[in-house]
Amino acid sequence: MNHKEHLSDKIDLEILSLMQENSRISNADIARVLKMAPSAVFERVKKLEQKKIILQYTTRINPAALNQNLIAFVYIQAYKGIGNSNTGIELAKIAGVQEVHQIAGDHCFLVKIRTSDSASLLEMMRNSMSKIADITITKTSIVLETTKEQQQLLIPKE
Amino acid sequence: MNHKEHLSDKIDLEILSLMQENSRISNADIARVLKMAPSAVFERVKKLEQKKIILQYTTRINPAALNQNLIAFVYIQAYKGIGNSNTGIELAKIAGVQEVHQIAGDHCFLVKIRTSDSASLLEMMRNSMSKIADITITKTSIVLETTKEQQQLLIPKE
DNA sequence: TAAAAAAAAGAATATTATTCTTTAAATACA
DNA sequence: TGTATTTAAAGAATAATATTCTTTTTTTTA
Repeated sequence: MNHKEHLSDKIDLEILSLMQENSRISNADIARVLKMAPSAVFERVKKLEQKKIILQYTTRINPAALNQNLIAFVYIQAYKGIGNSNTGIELAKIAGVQEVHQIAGDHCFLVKIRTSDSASLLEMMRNSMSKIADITITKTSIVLETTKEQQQLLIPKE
Repeated sequence: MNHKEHLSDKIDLEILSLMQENSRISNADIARVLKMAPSAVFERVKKLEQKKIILQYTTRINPAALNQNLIAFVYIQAYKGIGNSNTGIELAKIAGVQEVHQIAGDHCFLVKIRTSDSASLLEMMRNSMSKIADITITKTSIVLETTKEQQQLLIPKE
């Protein structure tokens, strides 16, 4: 039997929903919303952590405050076999690379990069990415404006 | 003078770094790491919130636990003028759309979608996206494997 | 250099987290 | 169907933290 990720019940989903919106909400406040004892909430949260349903509590920081206003998406073609996950791992190591996805179809990775400006992007492509063997950058899309950017999941009502 | 986003000093950066890794860290623990009083940490955190440098405290949830294993990137061409931001706003409203970026070059949006499976993706494209006037889906990339996916920013040491 | 402002420290209290014990509910199963 | 077993919740007690306020120190500025 799988001890890891069990489908959560309604109360767990409500807890996840509250915590996804505000991870610093107190157990006491969750308990008030759900009308149960704080100790019960505490135990459920611990279990969600143990089961790796909760992966991390994190803080969203304004990128402008840290001078990281440029987003780019880069398509990268890899000439190694499909089974080879090493290219993705190497790409993931590069500072500023936020996402690395292997894409269906054309042996491609899609990489999301966040950095300060186009000069810095160019430097990353020249210094870090070009060091990885057997890849070619096939297309680079620079973001002009971001309308929405979130990782939050849709949590079903029950 | 800009009251909103001031470049943070070294202590603020350390606080941001700790909180980005774990937003539930206590002020007391931050204070211990930085060797200062908890009340001072408390005040700095409040200021970072007020200045909108801290945008949100959130919880990363395992997508598998909520049956949301499929990621897709969709390129969408918009036939309206560049000044028109409405298309992006409409795309952002769709449930499951996590990111909407306007891309330099070809009047395009790049949209990141997270959903349960390809059937659900198809349904989104048919039911929600096709309702938006003046757009064409030019390319859809389905993700086979994600090596890295994070929004965390690189925080400079000082 | 003195005055003013900002940041930190320290102390006191309100609120929470956390642990442990008891009770209730759900489940298994003979 | 009833009983044993497990699981979840409640309740109570204490340890730890958040939060406020006052005082002190540091920094800024004029």
